[in-house]
Amino acid sequence: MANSSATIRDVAKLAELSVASVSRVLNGHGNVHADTRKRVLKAMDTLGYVPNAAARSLSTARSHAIGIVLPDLHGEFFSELVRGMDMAASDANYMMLLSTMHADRERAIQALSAMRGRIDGAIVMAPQLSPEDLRRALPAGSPAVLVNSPEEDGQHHNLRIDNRGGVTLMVRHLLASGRKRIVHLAGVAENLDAVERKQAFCDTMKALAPELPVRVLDGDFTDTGAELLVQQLLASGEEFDAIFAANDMMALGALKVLRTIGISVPGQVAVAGFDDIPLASFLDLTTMRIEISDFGKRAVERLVAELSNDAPPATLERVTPTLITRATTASG
Amino acid sequence: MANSSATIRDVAKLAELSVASVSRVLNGHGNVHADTRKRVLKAMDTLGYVPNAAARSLSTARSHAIGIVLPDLHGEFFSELVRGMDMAASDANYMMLLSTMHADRERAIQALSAMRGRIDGAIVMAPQLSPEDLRRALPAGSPAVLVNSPEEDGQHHNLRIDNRGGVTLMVRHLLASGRKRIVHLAGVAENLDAVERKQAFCDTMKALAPELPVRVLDGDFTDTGAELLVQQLLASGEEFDAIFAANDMMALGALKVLRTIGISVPGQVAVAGFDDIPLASFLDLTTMRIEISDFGKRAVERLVAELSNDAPPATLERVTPTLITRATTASG
DNA sequence: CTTCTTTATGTAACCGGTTACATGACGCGT
DNA sequence: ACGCGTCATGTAACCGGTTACATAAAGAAG
Repeated sequence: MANSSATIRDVAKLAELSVASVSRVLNGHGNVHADTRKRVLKAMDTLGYVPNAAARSLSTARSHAIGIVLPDLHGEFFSELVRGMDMAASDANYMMLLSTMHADRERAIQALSAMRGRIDGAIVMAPQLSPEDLRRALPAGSPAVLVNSPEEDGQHHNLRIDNRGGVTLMVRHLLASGRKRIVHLAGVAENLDAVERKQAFCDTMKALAPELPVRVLDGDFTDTGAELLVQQLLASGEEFDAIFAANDMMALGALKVLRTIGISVPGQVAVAGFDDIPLASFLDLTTMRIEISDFGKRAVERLVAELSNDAPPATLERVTPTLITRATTASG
Repeated sequence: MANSSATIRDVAKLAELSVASVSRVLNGHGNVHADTRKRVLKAMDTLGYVPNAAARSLSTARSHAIGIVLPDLHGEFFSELVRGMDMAASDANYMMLLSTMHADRERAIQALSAMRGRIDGAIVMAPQLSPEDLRRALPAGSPAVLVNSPEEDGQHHNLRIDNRGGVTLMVRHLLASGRKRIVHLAGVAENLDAVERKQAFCDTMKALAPELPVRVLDGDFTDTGAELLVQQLLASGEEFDAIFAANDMMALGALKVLRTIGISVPGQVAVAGFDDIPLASFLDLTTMRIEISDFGKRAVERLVAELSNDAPPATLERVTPTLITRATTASG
């Protein structure tokens, strides 16, 4: 029966060899006689030996694990992101250490510290951290890929969404389909993407339709938050014929309220989101598609490349989303 | 500047103390003079010292991490599950090592092995593994909580969904609202929950309405798969007035087809699912609600209790879902 | 039959923590 | 003054791997 904790010395003893030989077999090093290899393998098998990862990473200073720090896990955006990361990680034979930083900037730093010694590199998504905090959280030399995070001084590769490009496409689409009074539901103010999208919305409106009003409501990226905002908007009696939310969840919240109240979508009001979470296609929501799982996959692949020392120079890499037009913005 | 890799001996040297004292301060042990503590803390700070987790877990045989092995990461079910786990883990100060086993039973075992030495215990969701495989994957003594997995011989705690209870509630609801010809869309045949639900459906129908036909179509838990099934069903011309899918994704697929074709829901056909993923409420789908994130949370809490040695006896724990009636099954 | 390689194996130090035990200083009771 | 308990600190072994280096055996070359 498999002993629950056989060590390499146990294997060596049983095979009547030294630990070095066992280790060599274990790691497929050269210069091991075929007989020796066989004896080692048999011993490992009868003992049910599994090498201890902690010991191994202590002596090699490599853990074959990467840390993932995310702001939250709510919703399909993160589920897709993690799925993509998992695919890439498992292809490259890395484990994933997952952690969230519950909106608390101190805990983000703490989470990263707790990973010291267990990971070879990290993927950090910290849209609400300042570059300052970020530098503090990431030991200068440690390999890391930043996802949707503030730019530091080029220490780490940065993977971002081309928010400006995406917003421009969407605004153009809404205007083209005849909408005049577009309300933007912005995301949480601390979030980098939210800020960029909001700014891009204002700029694009000014540029493409200077005569129209630029209307922005500050939301929080949640459907329930958006529901409240739209209810207030309706109560205020203000006119509008389109809602462009900074993410799909808010768009769906808006959609829910409009439909409940009995306002026709897209008849009276068009609704558009951002992200293209799987839910969006079910509800026929027009949105900007980011291939989220690819995004996660890309981040891991980049990190692994860095760990294998064939890393391209650390740059800012932007992924441009594509416009997916669906029923919620069909021409009124 | 923070040295990227100061060790405990560096700290000891700088503070002019022994490593033992530093370690004592680090772990908050008693019998440390206030001055000593202060000196140690100052040294740690100036060096930017962070203890190496691998070294620590090697000597304490504790890693303060738990392994999570899931069959897949697709969709909101898993995102919610992981979110719940993360909450509990972070509350208990544990890290999460996440891994999937890509439908390959060998890789499940392999994944678990790779975690040896890096985790204190595991949470395994393996609906498609045999008890045999499971025993092989989990070293006899290692603490683990099984989620929706086949029962072994009581070695590990098992957290399951009360599928029979849930199905019974739903069938009763459908019959009570006047449905006569209910079609069950079953999940993948290898999946334990799918099997239980299917079996429970047949049994319940026989028990509650022996005069009615028992109709089952074998699906695969995906929306697209369900779409095909429903299209075939419609093409066959067979009569039916209700679809009860083994999970929400399939129910949504069915819903999509019915609506596209122009069949009124719930007028002509009622549709019900299972799981209550967030999407379900958006589409007003009647379903059985499992508090998924609580489910994940519960699993971690149970494992942590086990690791803290105040574990109740390993039993089979069933969580009963509740019936959420929505528009898709309103009385025709 | 030496001597020089080549190949296979063993020895022991090391990675960076923890901790049992030893040591030394100090205060207290008698 | 002496012995003893208490408290703070230091020493060194240990956790389970890896690996540089030493060593031994076997084969090649002269």
